[in-house]
Amino acid sequence: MELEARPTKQATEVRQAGLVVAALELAAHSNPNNITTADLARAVGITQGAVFRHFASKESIWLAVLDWTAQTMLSRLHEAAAGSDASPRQPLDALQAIFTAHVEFLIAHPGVPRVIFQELQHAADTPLKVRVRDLMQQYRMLVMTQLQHAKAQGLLRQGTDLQAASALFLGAVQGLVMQALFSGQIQNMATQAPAIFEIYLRGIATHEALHHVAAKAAIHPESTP
Amino acid sequence: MELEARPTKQATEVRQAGLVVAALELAAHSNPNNITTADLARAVGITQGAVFRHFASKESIWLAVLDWTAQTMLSRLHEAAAGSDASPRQPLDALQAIFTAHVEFLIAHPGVPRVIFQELQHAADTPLKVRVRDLMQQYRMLVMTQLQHAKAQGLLRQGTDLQAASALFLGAVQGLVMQALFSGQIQNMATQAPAIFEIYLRGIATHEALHHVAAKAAIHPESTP
DNA sequence: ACTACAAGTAATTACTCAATTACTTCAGTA
DNA sequence: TACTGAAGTAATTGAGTAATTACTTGTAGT
Repeated sequence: MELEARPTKQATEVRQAGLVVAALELAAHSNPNNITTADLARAVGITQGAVFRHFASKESIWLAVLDWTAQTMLSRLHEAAAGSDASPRQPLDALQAIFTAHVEFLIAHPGVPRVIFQELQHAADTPLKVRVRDLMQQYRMLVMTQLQHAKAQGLLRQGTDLQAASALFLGAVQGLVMQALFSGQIQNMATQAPAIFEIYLRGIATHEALHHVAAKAAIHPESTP
Repeated sequence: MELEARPTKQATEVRQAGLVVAALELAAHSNPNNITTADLARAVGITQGAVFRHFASKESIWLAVLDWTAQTMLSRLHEAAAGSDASPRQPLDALQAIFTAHVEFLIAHPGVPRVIFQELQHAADTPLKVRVRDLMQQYRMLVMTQLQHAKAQGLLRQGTDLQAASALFLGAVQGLVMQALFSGQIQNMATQAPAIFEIYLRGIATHEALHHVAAKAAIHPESTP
């Protein structure tokens, strides 16, 4: 009869996962650069030295965080882009779904942009920065694919620069994140997102295509269990 | 006949200015967080301890950097928005001029976005973060003013959300900066900027107004003396 | 030329933090 | 039940770094 009084010892896999979660949670309300191994240890209930039973170095913890982020975020965005099997999305709707899913993900995991900004700061190609670049590269490709489909279907204005369009898509999210970082109110992103995406869409779509976009980009926050 | 063999001693004002410049230059190709007082000292040719003859603390150096940035950047953007006395700019042209001037400023001072990102990371309202927020607030107001003029003159589509429009304006620049941080090629911003601004403009302006926008947003890098 | 003082130096202080070490404890298995 | 190895602890190490101190040097002004 072991009434769950948080067992003192845990398997490495469990601790690794716990430390990754702790890192993201701490990053949600403090500068990732200032998060120490002692902070992480305290968050999961072990001593500082014990952290190194589960990760070879502090850097490898952040690598694990970025791997988790890339995997989780990209899979959600791909899902969003695809829609259901019954009703696959048209390209412009897919872009809207990606945008919405991205914002929802960031609201659910506010530490993510901080960690990513942190790594982008480095000039040298650290392993961490390489991961971030890979993540962004895949994100860009996802957006670019939808833009190409949209172009092929004549949904975009003649002469729309797809490179610029994908850069501005990313910038639209960035603009929201910046606002959130100022105000400290991450939820604000949800209310502003639809209007921003609407302007973006008007910037690339034909007059015609705009009428066929299914819905406004409403944000539905994930229920946090 | 003192052939200018860099004098050993300098007035505080000179050293302060030198340290500010050095900080921005070092920030251009390394994480501001990792810049030490010893680095700054070496850059201006004094010892680490001497730095504290001119600044009370390390933080006050970054405060001076942000003050310089706010002053320099905002004055250039206001100039850009106003145009010449002979030919004051129409609102949409002013927005384009602000956008272009901003990109040119960032190309000339690549350390600036790194420093700003650094401060935004902090959750607490440090004096440094307050400065950054003030800077962004003034920037936003400048853009918002132009948007309001544009709206008053009927240059914007009915129902355009001005809050969203200013957020996306900022995001458009952010998108460019992000790209630059990945690639390490700051100059790339110059080539991509016009296409991105064009999409933005299509997103907010009436069909009519688009025809009257004076010119494409070409970037002219400052000559570095 | 003398002096006062601002600017500079070299060394030290006080502190933080990642990583290591030597030792201990617990859980599963034979 | 004894054994083994993984997980945990507490203390220590060593590197890094902002700030201070005691002392020296250059320069502007009488």
